Amino acid sequence: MANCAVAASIDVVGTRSAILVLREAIFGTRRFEDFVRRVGIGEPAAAARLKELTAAGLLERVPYQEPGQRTRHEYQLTSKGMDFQPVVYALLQWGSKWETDEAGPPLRATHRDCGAPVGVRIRCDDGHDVDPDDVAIEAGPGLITIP
Amino acid sequence: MANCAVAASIDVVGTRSAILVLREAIFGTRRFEDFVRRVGIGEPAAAARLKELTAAGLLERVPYQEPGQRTRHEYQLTSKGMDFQPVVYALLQWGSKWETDEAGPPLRATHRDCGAPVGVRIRCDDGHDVDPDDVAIEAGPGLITIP
DNA sequence: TGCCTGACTTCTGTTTGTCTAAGTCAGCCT
DNA sequence: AGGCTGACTTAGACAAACAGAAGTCAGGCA
Repeated sequence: MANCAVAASIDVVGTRSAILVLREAIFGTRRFEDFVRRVGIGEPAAAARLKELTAAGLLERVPYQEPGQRTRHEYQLTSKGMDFQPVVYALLQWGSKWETDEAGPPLRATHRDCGAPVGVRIRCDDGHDVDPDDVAIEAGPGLITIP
Repeated sequence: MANCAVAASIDVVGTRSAILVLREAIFGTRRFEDFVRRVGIGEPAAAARLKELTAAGLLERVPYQEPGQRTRHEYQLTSKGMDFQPVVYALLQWGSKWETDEAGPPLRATHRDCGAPVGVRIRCDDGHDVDPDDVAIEAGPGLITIP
């Protein structure tokens, strides 16, 4: 098996509902029933996904209390979870371009300062914008050789 | 169901093996048995995924012939498939940061011109680099209202 | 003509993901 | 003390994803 960081990522967010839950968390959802309703999955699936993502360190279950209410728990993104944002915006960008129906995208992510839609760009560590054709794939230190 | 371009994307590449097959295609794999071997899945799964991705327009099945060999078919990325590269590089970036074991990443994507590792950055259409915290989510024209 | 090989397809069985429906449980409020 | 509500958990059924092994098929070649 030609393993790779991509596969490692998929082990964490490998199901449709996991990515959707994470998307909602990034979009600001915090409470259990909101995840259920907005992701459009059943309660058992939501509970399982939230538990897994919490165990994997992308979400954190923190207590909170609204005045006059009993204490509850909400799910907050950790920095590990926040680092997943480029993946979600990349999916959003691709889906908006290729899979949107006539009505246009239901949700839009925009830059708070200027209002322009956000997406992602491929960029190297030296700061150059990189064209997809100019990416070279090479063996890294942890390569498991492919026979 | 709070649908969204993210969900539309996931409908196309919703399974673990679909993303892995697409990753391999982006990394340069073309032939059936190479997909099977490098993705590390069984032949039936590979065949199903290649067929689905071809039907969805991310891959194209084109005939080719090596000298002295009979005609075969290989799978080439279409422009729709190439546009998926940011998603794969975003997963690669996240996995390299958070899920890599002691050996380091097995594969590295680098900028051909300067050799630096590539990743993705969130960027708005006006060209600003956008901090994840500065992204605003708003309703777009196609929003299905959430009760 | 028949062999050979890469590219699938078919079959069978297991695991995983998901649903609906029906509990359970904690703790503030009356 | 008992009700209510949001947050789960449990149970049972079903569909999809996937593996492994074996079979099919096309077409260049000897």
